Amino acid sequence: MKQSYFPQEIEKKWQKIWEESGAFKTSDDSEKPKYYALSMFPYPSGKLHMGHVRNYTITDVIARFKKAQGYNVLHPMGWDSFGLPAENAAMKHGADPETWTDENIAYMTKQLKMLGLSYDWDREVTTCKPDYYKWTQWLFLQLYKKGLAYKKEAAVNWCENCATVLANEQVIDGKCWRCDGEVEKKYLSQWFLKITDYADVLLKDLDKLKGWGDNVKIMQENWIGKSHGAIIKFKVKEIEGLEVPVYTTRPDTVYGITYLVVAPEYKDIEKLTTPENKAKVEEYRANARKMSEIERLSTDRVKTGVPLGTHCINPFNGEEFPLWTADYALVEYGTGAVMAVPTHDTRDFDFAKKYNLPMKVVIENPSNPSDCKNEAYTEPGILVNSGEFNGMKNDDAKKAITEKAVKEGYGEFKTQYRLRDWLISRQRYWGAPIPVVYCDKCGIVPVDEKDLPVMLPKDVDFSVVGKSPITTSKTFAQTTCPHCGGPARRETDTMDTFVCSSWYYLRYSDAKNSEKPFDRNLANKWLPVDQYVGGIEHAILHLLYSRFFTKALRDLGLLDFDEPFKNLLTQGMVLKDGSKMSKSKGNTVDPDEIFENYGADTARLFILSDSPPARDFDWSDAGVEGCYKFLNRVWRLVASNADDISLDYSLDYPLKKDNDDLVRIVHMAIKGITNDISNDFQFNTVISKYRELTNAIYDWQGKKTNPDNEDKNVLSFAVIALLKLMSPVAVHLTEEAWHELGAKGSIHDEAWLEWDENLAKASSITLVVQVNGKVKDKIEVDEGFSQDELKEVALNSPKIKELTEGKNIVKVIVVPKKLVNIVIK
RNA sequence: GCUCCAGUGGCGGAAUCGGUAGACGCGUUGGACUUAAAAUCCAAUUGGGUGAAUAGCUCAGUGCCAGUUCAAGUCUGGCCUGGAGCACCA
Repeated sequence: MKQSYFPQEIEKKWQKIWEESGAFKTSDDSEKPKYYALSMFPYPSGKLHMGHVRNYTITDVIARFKKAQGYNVLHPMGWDSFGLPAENAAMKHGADPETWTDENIAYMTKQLKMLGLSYDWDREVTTCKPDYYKWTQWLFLQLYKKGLAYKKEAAVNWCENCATVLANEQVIDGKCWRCDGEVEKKYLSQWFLKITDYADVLLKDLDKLKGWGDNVKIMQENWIGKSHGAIIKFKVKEIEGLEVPVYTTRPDTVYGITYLVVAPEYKDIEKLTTPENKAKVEEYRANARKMSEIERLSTDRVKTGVPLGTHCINPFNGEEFPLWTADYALVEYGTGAVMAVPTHDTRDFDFAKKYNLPMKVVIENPSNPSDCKNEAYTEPGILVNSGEFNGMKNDDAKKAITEKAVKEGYGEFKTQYRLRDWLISRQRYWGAPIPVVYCDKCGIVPVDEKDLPVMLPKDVDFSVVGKSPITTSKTFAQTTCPHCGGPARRETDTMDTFVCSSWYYLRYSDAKNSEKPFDRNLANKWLPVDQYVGGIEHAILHLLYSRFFTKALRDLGLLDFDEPFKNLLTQGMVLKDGSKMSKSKGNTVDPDEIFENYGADTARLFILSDSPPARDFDWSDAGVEGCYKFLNRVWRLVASNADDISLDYSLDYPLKKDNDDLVRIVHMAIKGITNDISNDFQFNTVISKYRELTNAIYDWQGKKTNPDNEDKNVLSFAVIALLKLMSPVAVHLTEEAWHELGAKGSIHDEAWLEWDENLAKASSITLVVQVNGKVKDKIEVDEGFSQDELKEVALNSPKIKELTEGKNIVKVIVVPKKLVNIVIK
């Protein structure tokens, strides 16, 4: 065995052998229990970055660990390969997005293989290929038939830079999630998926997801944004038969209404405007339209509005109050109209102050029944100035007042969600075409399933600006109606890429099926994903959409389960010098360089070593160096002792004291490492335990000048255990060493080691003796000592005797096998 | 503003149940080997006090202030700082 470690040589050699022997193929038929380990698949942007390396290494180690524990593991990989960057690259370089994408996939595949990841490449899924997007389209049609996909004219988010619309989830701080460009509102007819039908179950089922972090669940909960309240309808005084309904979560404050606000886009706003106010209202509305999302949504902005001139009547007390329009009312939420109670709502308060609108206190602060001159009182209290409800607690009044409104016919209980339907139309080329046609006679007609896929056209001009390249095709749009056979027009919008990624995890279960998206039995067998690993940035987008898809497909009868991901690990970012690695900051580290200089095993070891997976990881060159040195140290340990190590060692008890100690250290390492992986995948402590074990073997060995047979057996036991424990991480080094020691099969087919509970502890224990809670002495004691014996040992220690001399011993607390605390006065 | 998370040496971090704070590593310092270097190995490394001492002893110490307890990094209450998400959602 070579005395030096040459990772580049070893790694290439084994990658080739594993590939040729099909070492990582997964069989659908196995007696073993299944385990599905999945990383979020990447967008093929060109090259792997360290975030990918971290993500895939984590999942790979999990997959290998579970395989060693006796599971039949599914660990696939694929490409989320539709999307705008390919199209932008095409515009820039004149290449076809497909060519650009294929090249990137080829390069990144090579890199993934260099990392030594245990993927079953036979199940590779690529969303931009017709054999995949055919089924994306098919699934769209199923949703359409069920009424879960529909087209409507709506105010949508438009990114001028990307020349396309965006889903609500893709607008971050009023800007485009991808290009950071400002987002404006446009009125367009677009395709939506009815995710709001599932709002309640998406919220409720978060409780089922015991294996998800609370942070992600809370983010989804907030995004869905369920609230309970009431709809109350107000008659308009000036216009017979016209009502303005409002949604409120504070029906207890209805007696305090002093005005009512509708959004500038409110549907009846023109009817509600008197001729005298028309000019001003028109001007205000035009301004609101022009304003960008960011300006409009800024909470620091002073609220503005104009009166419409008409009035509403409060059905509870007959009071009249004016109608205004103001852009702090949102047309998309609730009814688009708000009842204003300045005394008990901070926004209404600001507005009323500015425009000198009246205020009326209806909830009294029990601890300070002062007025509401300086700020709104929004805490619980007792109703006043509220007719028959005076004296009631406001929480009770919510229900009582709504009940009155229901009984008298001008109100109802209402649950409201913040979640809006998912806008999936994109005015771009590089996506799955939405499979519908428009016929003058028949209207919207879905494409026949037998005619799928609707293929992307090739005759397009990517240099066009301001419209989708797909519209430049001479052949694509023109078609015939599947219904009447007459001339018809194809939909030229493509689907949001998040539609493609909402079901890819199902396709892996049956990646080559050409008859359907997946076989129901195979999907039911492999899913849900046992461990999903990916970035927190998908907490809402991808993870919410995928949950919705799974539930919808379950309701379509395609699946028997309704949550796709049983356990979710959201890994932290990879930082360098305290900030996120990015090209613009120039602090990126190229994985290729690391592979070349240190090998993949070093990269894998290091990326897992310093931080727990969920936390951010700070990349340091010195840290890489340290891991490389450690692997060298392990290699030398094996190489320099190769002659003394035998694969068929046997341990004959009783062992010499120092040998017994080392055997115990190994058992403790097996136990500790197994528990650390099982318990939230704490790989950083796993790796520190590799080092401890290695150090212990070196220490032990340093004392052996003339090893006898027993020593050699113990050494074999320890070194082989170290290799097996390290095999999920240092996949190449351990395999090479394993074979150098004479093994025939792969170390990756070996079963995970078991530990003996009796041996996984030191032969004696150190008793800590405290006086008044402070450590004063440590005494080696026999493990079997009773509590009384421990107490006696502690009290008889010379040090303790000295300290307790002449003092009154109030109490002695004995923690078995650990500690004695003596309380003195 | 609301919601959530996190604060431990020079640094990354460790510490199942409340029970030896600082595992393991990085860095730093000193030493061994070497003509020299690299590599490797050994030792020290929370701060203060006392001390010739790298011996011993001693005090303080896990963001701050209280509390519960024989015992608090860990539990409770209140604050401070940093990060993330949502943000005029009525």
